[in-house]
Amino acid sequence: MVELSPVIWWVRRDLRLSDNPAALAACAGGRPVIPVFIHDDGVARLGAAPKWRLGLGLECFASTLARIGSRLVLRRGDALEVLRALVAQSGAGAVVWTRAYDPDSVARDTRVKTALKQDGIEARSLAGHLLFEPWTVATGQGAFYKVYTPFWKVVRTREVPEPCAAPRALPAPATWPESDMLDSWQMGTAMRKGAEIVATHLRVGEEAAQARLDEFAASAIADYATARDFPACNGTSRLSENLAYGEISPRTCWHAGLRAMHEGKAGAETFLKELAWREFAYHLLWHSPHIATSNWRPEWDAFPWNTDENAPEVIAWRQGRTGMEFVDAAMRELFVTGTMHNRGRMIVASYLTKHLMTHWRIGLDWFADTLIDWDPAANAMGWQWSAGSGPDATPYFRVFNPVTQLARFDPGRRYVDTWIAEGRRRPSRKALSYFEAVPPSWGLSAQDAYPAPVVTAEAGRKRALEAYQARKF
DNA sequence: TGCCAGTTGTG
DNA sequence: ACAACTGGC
Repeated sequence: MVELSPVIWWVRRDLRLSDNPAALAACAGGRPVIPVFIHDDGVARLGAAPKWRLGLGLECFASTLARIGSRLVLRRGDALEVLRALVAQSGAGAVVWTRAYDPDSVARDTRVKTALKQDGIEARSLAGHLLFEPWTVATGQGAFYKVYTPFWKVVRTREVPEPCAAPRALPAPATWPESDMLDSWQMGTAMRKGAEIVATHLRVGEEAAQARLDEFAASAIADYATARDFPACNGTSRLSENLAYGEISPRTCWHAGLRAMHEGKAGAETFLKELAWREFAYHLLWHSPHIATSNWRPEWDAFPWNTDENAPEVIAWRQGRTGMEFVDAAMRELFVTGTMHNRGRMIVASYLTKHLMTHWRIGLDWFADTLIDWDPAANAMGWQWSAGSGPDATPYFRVFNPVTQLARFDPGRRYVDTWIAEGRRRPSRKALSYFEAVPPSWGLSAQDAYPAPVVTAEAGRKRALEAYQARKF
């Protein structure tokens, strides 16, 4: 009997077996499959929270693979070098992976594919991270969409393929290649003390993600359209964490949303619209990769942004000590849980880029360091949307007032009371946990007085609008 | 997925 | 006195 040459499944942000075309392709011919995750520069550059969360996802996915008789091989180094070494060692004839769309990954993957093909190895990338490949959605003129609403109109009626089944088993190779120990990668070191606290808020892995989707589609989705705006309500799906690492596929979420819509659940269409926002973010990132690094509208280069990331008011913003309760509550929620309610994301972004006139890149960097659901496309689009420098962005003069937003979206003050300890007779557990999570070097104590506003709602608005009127474009 | 000041209409 | 509307940022 001839030993079939193995297939390498290069696992990246697709830590799932269900609806994973790359996994299916890997085992389609009945050949042995070697799943490998590579710790390369891209992983090394991840922020503290996403790197730590990725480590937990890998640990979970390795045990999922073990349950079906497979393994997750861990290797460190340049992706191409690692894959070439694995090919030589295992005699593999093919490498498959799920496509990524951020510019760094695209450059790496293109280089890898070209080189492997030159080596005579079959190299295939497959769709799986998105509903539609970004180059398949185009306007009548053949251009890419720069405005969300027409994008949504075209996407809502498109056929999304049904999710594909998980492979029952991945045939194991005769001998397994060596693997690093996950612990040796120290994915959590940058998280320091906050990690234990953040961990209580997570749901890691494919099974947890599916359970979360089922639970959401069974109940909360009905009120999603209104409840999602109130940070004190558990009105959101909280699936971003799982979507970010591919623990669930967007197609699985889409079809759950469609089914809920056909069952007459009112909020289901809004949920589909949010999935389309994720899709739109990737559409923009693919067609204009510079959205992640520089103003999408170059005229904003002339705006007098504060670019000092260590300015006192910027430090106050990061530490949740601006003196604006809604902003501080949201920034503390971020630091303690690794996530932030969407309403909070809009408010803290508006406050940073408008009241504090600080460059959105500083906010983008902090989110990239602290969000466990960090996503290159959503983060870039979200910040440029908030700052007013992006395509289809909110105009710069549209300034959120953090005080009136609080009255409107947290009228019972449950959210701010959950996250702010100072001045409360009986601070909540979560509010106190913030002081345990922050580095001692910040020198914060729950006994401190709540800070006075670094910039008030009125003064910040006035200053931002004056700068906007005086702009040179 | 805004805010605010100014105006108009109602009692 | 105040809701409802409007235009400009």
